[in-house]
Amino acid sequence: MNARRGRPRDPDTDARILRVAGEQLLERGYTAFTVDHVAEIAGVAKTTLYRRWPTRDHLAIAVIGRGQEEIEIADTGDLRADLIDFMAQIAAGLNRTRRAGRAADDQDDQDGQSAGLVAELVAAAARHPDIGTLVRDLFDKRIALAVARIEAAGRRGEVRSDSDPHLLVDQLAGALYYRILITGKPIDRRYATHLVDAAFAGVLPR
Amino acid sequence: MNARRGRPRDPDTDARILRVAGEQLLERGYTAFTVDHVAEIAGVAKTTLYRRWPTRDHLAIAVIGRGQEEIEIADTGDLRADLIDFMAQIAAGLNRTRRAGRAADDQDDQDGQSAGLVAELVAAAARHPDIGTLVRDLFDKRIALAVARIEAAGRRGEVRSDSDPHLLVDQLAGALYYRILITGKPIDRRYATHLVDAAFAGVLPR
Amino acid sequence: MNARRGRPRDPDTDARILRVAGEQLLERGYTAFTVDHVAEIAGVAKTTLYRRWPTRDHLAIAVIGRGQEEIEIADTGDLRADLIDFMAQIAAGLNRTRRAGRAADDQDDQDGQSAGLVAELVAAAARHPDIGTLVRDLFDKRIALAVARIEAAGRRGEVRSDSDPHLLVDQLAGALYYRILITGKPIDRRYATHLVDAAFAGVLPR
Amino acid sequence: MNARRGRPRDPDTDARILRVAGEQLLERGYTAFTVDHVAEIAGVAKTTLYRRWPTRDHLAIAVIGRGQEEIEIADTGDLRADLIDFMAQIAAGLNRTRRAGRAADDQDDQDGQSAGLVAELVAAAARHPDIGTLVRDLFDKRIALAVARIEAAGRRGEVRSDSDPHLLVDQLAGALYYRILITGKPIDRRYATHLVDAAFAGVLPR
DNA sequence: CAATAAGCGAGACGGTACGTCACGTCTTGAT
DNA sequence: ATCAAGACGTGACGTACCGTCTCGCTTATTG
Repeated sequence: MNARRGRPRDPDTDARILRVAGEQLLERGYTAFTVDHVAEIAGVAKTTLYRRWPTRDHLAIAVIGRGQEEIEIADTGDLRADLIDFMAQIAAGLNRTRRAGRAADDQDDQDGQSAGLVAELVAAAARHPDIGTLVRDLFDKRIALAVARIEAAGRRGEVRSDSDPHLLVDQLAGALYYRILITGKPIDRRYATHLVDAAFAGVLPR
Repeated sequence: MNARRGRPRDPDTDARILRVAGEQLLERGYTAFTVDHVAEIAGVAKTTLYRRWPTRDHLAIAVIGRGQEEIEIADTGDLRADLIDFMAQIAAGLNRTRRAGRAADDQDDQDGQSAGLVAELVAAAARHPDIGTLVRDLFDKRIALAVARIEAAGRRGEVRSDSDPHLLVDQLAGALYYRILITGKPIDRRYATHLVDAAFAGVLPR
Repeated sequence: MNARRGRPRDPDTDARILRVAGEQLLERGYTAFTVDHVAEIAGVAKTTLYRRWPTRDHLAIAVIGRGQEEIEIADTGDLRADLIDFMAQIAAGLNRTRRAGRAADDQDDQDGQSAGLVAELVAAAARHPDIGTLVRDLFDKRIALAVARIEAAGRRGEVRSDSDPHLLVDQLAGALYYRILITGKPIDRRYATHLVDAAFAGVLPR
Repeated sequence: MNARRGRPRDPDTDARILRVAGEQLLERGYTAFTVDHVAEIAGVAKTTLYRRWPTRDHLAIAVIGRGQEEIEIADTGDLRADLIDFMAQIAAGLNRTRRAGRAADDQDDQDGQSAGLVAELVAAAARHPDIGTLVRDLFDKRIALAVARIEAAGRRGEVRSDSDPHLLVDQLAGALYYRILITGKPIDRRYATHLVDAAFAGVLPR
């Protein structure tokens, strides 16, 4: 009696929608990212789309969520290097969204441009409680990874025992988001390095 | 020759609109923040409003921009204390917007809620280049304040000479914004204190 | 293959909109004839309305066009009588619109009042080429009717063979429109009779 | 005590406004004929304009009224010729307005184009009672001219004694207005000639 | 000659409607 | 039950033009 009845969903459809949505989102930005438009390009009815995601925001999050899961943190034994690498990965992800919705000409000049797409997604998270939880879970996982790595280093005596790993992550990741969202300053591996070094001065054992 | 010509703008009108807009923005949130509605409550024609701010986004930014200018940083000679105070001020401002558009019941439960309003404003800044510049200028000023304070402390030997004040501010302010925008964790004076202390471990002279 | 797809338009909706629009047009006149208002009274979204008629003008024309199609010309064998009847029908239609948008008090005093509604519709036709063609087609059909009737009479020897039916219609219908649009003088069956008789007789002494 | 006080109106201003208004009206048509626009081009404040004409419609009528007064009817002893000339004058005036607001390309193809400007003015007359009277007076004068000419001819036995001069004018002028307003067919001297001849002859077999 | 009154340019203002856009829901027929 | 197509309700957006108003300044007439 638990058998699925009726026509089954086309498994390709999900993928096609997500692909098109991703393109639109990154190429045109959030404002031009329209349900009607996505549906049309994907060759899909709006109903089909809404059957899967209850809201434009949900679709957008689904798209972005996909591309963000693959971040990892290594344990090479060198915490500093591993953190820099971690930061660089995040920065790369953010920089990818930075281009969203901007004409090809502006692309080079990243300075002084905040990443609207990230902000829109955060706003979306605030609009829908379920998206909020979802996004936060995603970030919690990512943070937990880094925290675990730092704690491991702590046990090995690489960092001071009284330092708070969570605080450290806030400082590091925070600086990246602050730059990309608020000040619009560029973030790259060089910046990540400076950042980690500066923070390390505080966490290294004396 | 520089004579003002034509009927001057009613200065009350500006104030009234901004006041009403501010109320709406904080009480109802960004989605319910409607130009028509603001105009009606303010007893003003929509055109009058659009004559001053070309867009809903512009108006919103103008409203928020006003309330953010008054942040200052003292120089009591105790950099740590001054920075904590500075951070606490920013946190207070952010917390105020955190409540925006939420029912009275939810107000207590701040944990796990990102500040949608801030995100919307950042998004707005990204949508309109002119707003972007405006907002960034505002933040540059604020950052310059803190940086100047830190540099002064540096000249007095309070902090290590090789530390980068900008980086420090990124770390501190970044953490606040990261929490309020991304992780939704609470920010208060206690957190600000921890933050400054943790960062200080890195900047204090050995 | 020629299958109708998508949700079909609600046929009631068209009718309801046209009915309401007609009422508004005749009761309030063209200036007070508002798309928003019509939509509201008809219990229909403005978009629904604009999906059918791209413009207020188009809607107005559609309304009026409807009520004008039913004019006919009989062939009783008596051309004079048939033409008078035809003219009277047109006059009646015009007189109906003459009342449009006027307070109940003024209704009696038709003398010295031109029919603003007709003028507005003609103006609308001039504003939009497509409406122009539409209206002209409508009139061409009506004129063709009368011309055919006259030609039939000509073949029977009722009228001179060298007379131009089109010219005759211009003279007859023209006089009606001239009165209602320009001079504001009343038009009724009596006037129609005089008109036809005068046209029939000519002015030259025999 | 009846002396005018205060600064006298600049007599040039009236002329300049009317000139500019005329240009706009004929070149751009009624829709593009905007008070703000006229004022700006004429280098005049809107108040100055509204001090002279209470309404856009009034200004438009003032402009057109000017160019229409000069029509006359001669008495060469040949009624037919005089009437044709009269009609041709009216037709010329109407044809001038026909071009109003149309791109240069369309100008040649007059067939199938109704004169929106005339319709707009008639509509304006219907909107404002005072304009209505004004316009009707203007037309009454013109009609009286023709009627008087016809009656003179009647006294000389040129036309039948039982013919109604007013009816004749309705027929003649009416046909012109009918063509230009409703059917959009061209009107020229040739048509005027046919018209007069037909009206003279009547349609009945002799 | 000063007071008074009106003209004038500039532009703010209230008002009202316009036409557009996107969202998310619903209805139909076909698969 | 899914899907494509597309109508529909809703609600806000930003724009346009109207006619009125309020400034500060200029130009006449009058006491």
